[in-house]
Amino acid sequence: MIEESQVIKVRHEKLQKLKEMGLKLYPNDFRPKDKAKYIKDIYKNFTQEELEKKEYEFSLAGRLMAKREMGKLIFAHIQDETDRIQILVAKSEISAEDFKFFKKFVDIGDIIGVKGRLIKTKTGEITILVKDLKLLTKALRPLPEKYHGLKDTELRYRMRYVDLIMNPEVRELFKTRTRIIQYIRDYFISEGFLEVETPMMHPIAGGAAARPFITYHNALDMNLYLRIAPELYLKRLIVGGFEKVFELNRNFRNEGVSSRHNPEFTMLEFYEAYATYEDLMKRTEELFYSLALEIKGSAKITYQDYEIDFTPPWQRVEFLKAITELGGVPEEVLYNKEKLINFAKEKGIELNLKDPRIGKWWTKLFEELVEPKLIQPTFVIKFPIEVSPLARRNDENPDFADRFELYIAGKEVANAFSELNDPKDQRIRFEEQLKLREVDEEIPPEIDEDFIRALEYGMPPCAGEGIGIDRVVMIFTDSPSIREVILFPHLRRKEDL
RNA sequence: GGGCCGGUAACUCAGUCGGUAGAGUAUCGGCCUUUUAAGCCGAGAGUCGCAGGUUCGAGUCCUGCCCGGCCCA
Repeated sequence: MIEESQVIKVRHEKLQKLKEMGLKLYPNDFRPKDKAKYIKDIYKNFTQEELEKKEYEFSLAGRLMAKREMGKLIFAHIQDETDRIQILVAKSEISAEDFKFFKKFVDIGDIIGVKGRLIKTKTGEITILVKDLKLLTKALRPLPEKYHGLKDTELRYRMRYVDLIMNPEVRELFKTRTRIIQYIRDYFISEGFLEVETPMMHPIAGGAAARPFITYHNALDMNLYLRIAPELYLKRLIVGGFEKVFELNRNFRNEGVSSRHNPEFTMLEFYEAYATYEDLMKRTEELFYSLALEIKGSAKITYQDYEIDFTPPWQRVEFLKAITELGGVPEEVLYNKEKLINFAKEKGIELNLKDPRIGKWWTKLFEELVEPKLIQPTFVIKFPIEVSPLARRNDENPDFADRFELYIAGKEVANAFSELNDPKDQRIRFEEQLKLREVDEEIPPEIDEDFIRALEYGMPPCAGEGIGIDRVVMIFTDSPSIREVILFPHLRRKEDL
């Protein structure tokens, strides 16, 4: 559909005119040899005289971002992946036809290729003096305003391509995201972990407490669930004899969207045989510390209003102590259900009273009262066993799990535990859980019998951890919202954009 | 789910007490050989998120809905 907008109509008319003139409209035979950033880096200190001696013909392709006509001179800026560089189209330097073509038919937003030598302008800007130019792709829609760019958050997310064209800091952020992910991947590979891919579609959505997305497989005539966690498959691999594995990919949870949640998010899970959650704390400290040095050049980074220091060792606090000492919940309240209910009510915290697990109530209080206070990297340890169905019991106190969660800047970033490898205990835990399905719809509706069978073949003692990659990227790019670190965050559909 | 804020030209935004819908950018025509948010002269461009209501008259007031943002749960 051709849009009503006058500006867009003009572009379509130009394209039609070019077609009638016999121009090949979308050529793909221009091979740029140079990049804007490298040209500027290398030649910025050259004088005009030095540049004149250089006979090399530069060639560069990119998007026209600005155009300033000055009679027989037209200054413009081209943006490629690396940077923007000024070009000068001068009537004295190219054919009259090409000059007129550039003036009349090449618009801001078009992709062009140029060839020419370098000059330095009066103001000292490195500039390509164009000898040869070619329209590579005509843009049929105008770019946003050149000074303010694209600011509307909704439009930025819905049309990320325009956001990326207009806002270099957004391009930089997503490059940083990729560097973070590559660094983490390299770290695990160099530590001897095997990167694996396990199913995204599960017959039973297990490994976490969350509502899954449901999909349907026609040929098998069965429902499948988009995975909420790869955990149970990765442990099968530990059973199978791989001793160090990791998977770095998407999970899907059917929950609302917010500045902290996107229904699909990137998760790292890794499992290590013959290791404990204590070992994983050390590994996590090492990973984040070196990541901070790699990405930010310092162990200390700024996130919003906080300075966060990744220098190990990090503080450790027991789950219940955190609730009493940091959350301000009196100890006598903690173990008395009636007092607990009243306390929560006073604080305006809603407990699921149908759920008999006091550990669930504690978790709620923890989320409300403690989480926001955990700014510096903090390991919360000793979680109640009833909210840790896949974790190993502590040898001294079997009501608690050998588990930690990592909090940074008030956000849960990682969750790890020594893995439960006793198949009988695992079955009991699943069965206990299943009884509570009526009061907690996030509990998987079915026991994963194949997983238990796998454990019955014997899983070596091991520990595993999940790290929320989007949250890590938020922290390292100082982003207040998860949508800023996801290229195409989910929004409600809108037809009339 | 609740509260607050926003949605006006392709983009960024004004729009007073309810009285003919504005600016800059972009576009179109013209001038200009060192501009860089270029400048100057001129022109065109609107489902004021959607649907109702109040009113002689609604971008503006009221109600409902849609989309987004922030905060809370």
